[in-house]
Amino acid sequence: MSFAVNGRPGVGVQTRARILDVAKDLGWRPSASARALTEARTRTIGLVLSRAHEELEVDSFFVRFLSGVERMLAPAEYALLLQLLPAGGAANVLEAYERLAAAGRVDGFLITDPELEDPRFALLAEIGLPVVVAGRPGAGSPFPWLETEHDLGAILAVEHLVGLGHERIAFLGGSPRYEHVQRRLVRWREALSAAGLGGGPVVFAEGDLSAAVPPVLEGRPSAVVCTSDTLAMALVAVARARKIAIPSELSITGFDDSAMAVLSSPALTSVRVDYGEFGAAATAALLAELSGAKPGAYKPSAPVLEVRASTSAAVHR
Amino acid sequence: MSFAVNGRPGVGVQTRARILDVAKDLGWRPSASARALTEARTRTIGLVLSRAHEELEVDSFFVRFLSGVERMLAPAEYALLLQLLPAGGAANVLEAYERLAAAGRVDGFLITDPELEDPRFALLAEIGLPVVVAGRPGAGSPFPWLETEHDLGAILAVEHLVGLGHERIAFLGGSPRYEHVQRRLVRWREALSAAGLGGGPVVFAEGDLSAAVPPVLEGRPSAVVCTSDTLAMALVAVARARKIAIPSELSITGFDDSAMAVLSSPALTSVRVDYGEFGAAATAALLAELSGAKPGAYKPSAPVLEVRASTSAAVHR
DNA sequence: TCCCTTTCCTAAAGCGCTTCAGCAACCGCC
DNA sequence: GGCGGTTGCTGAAGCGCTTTAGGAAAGGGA
Repeated sequence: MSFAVNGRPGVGVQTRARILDVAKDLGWRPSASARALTEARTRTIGLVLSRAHEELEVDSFFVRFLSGVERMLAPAEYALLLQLLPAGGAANVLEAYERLAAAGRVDGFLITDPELEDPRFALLAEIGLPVVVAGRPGAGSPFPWLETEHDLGAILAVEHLVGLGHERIAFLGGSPRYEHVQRRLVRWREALSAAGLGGGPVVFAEGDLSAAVPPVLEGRPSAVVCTSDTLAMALVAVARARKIAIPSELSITGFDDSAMAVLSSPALTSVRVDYGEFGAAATAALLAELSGAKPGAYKPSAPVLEVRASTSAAVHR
Repeated sequence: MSFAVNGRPGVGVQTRARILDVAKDLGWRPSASARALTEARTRTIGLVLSRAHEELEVDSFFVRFLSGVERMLAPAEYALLLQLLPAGGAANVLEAYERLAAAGRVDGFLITDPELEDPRFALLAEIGLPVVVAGRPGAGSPFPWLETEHDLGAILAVEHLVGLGHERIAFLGGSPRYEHVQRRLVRWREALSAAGLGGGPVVFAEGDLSAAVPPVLEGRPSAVVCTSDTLAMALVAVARARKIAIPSELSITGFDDSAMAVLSSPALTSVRVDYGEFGAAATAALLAELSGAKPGAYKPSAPVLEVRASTSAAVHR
């Protein structure tokens, strides 16, 4: 019977058809629980997210990545077990992975936001379930990983600004602990050198943005590359308070091209990265891992700079 | 054995202790699959969301609700099966519920965004799994439901504006198909009457906001109550393009107090509704349903108006 | 002392599926 | 026609738990 349903060989063609017919007539559907028990796999993957909810809320990455994950999961008849945890509780996070794995609720994990010295790696290595890391893990990760080319977006932003005649281009990043912030910084620097420009002011802002953002204006840049739309909006607010006109006196680029970028006034020039595709690719890699197949290569599509009203030609003073 | 683990009577106190000890020593953890099979329940609840991802992205409801759900689920040892579907495919949505239920992957569903004439109700009633509706369902829902008092937020907004001396207060709502938009409209009207004011212009904006929002300015209101921060920001952009100063010439209130509200410049006065609490309550109700217990009453906390820079005293001309 | 009750624990069945062993039927070969 | 080899199907075991039935031990009353 299960041979017929699962399309295995050794069953006559018409016998199979007959069985499937009867099954359909009876409205029979295999029980996921029973299958999980015998097959020793649940067709479920786990995603444990531990971020402050305010952060998730403004983060276009989260929803877009998730939607990519789901897009990939659905046709494979896999389901997603999502666990959302308050930020900061590293112990809770580890326990969450541990519990899901010990109870055999998931077949594998998708990991996002890898950190340097991430304690999850050791735990998950011990657990032994397949894992795919979405993002570039620090040393000591035994798991396959993939990453977008988001950092190239920083180059796009700089080139765009250079093309507009800007010469003092600052960098406003989120927490320097984030690997992606560091990478964008590197690219920003590269692009400036390539244009024959020296590096402008570099500022990292976290926590209370109204206090952390203003320093970036110290060096009197004519343009600022921000690593998120959130930062860009905070900078717009600061500039406005100081009667600095945007974009005529100060050009600003955001990052992620979140919904806010369009809504903001002026609308933000921002880097769009296809995180949906990223989520789908990470999921595909995990599914491949689970089925023992070779994962197809992930060829991230290039980031795109959406040019809007927050950038314009530099006014040389 | 399972008697000991599940704390049932008929087991000696020390026998139980011994068993639990040994279990711990062996690192034994019950298999969720096996339990699911015998207990005929998975300790998993399903949440199927079908919204455009751009919409989810700006929607603070989504993440906050979800975090409330998780907060409730974790201590109960329940897990969340999340299915995110592209908007519009009503058939896909129904199929998703059907599949999760038929495979017995979930014990019950949480429904959000109920619509009038929602086809999910008929399907889920037939399926027979416990369901709790988060939001006020149209007629024909046989399921328990709960709702926040978000609509009182519209009253807060109007009262705030009236207190500032505004007399021509417009209403800018999202799609009129949304029940919550309609309710806020009713409250807006109530509050205006209570203040002895006639209703100002009412405009619903969906789709391309840059085209749909401007009409609200036709009636030359001195203040506009918006049903989302997204709309409020779109209105800010429109006003700015027309050189209408905010808040001196036009006061604007948002709704949801999303992360954008603070980031926007000017920062938006906005209604904060505790959607986390809402998600937790809905989940508690579903868990109660699942365990056959009486659900505790949900006493929604009152919405709060966060007053920021987008509203100020009316200038009478 | 014996029997009956209560208390505790052990053994076995069964949840709904997958899988493996085994058997019947059939083919073509010498 | 008899034989190994193949193909197609059936039956039973077992996944790891829960639950029920039933048995052993201990306690209490006559």
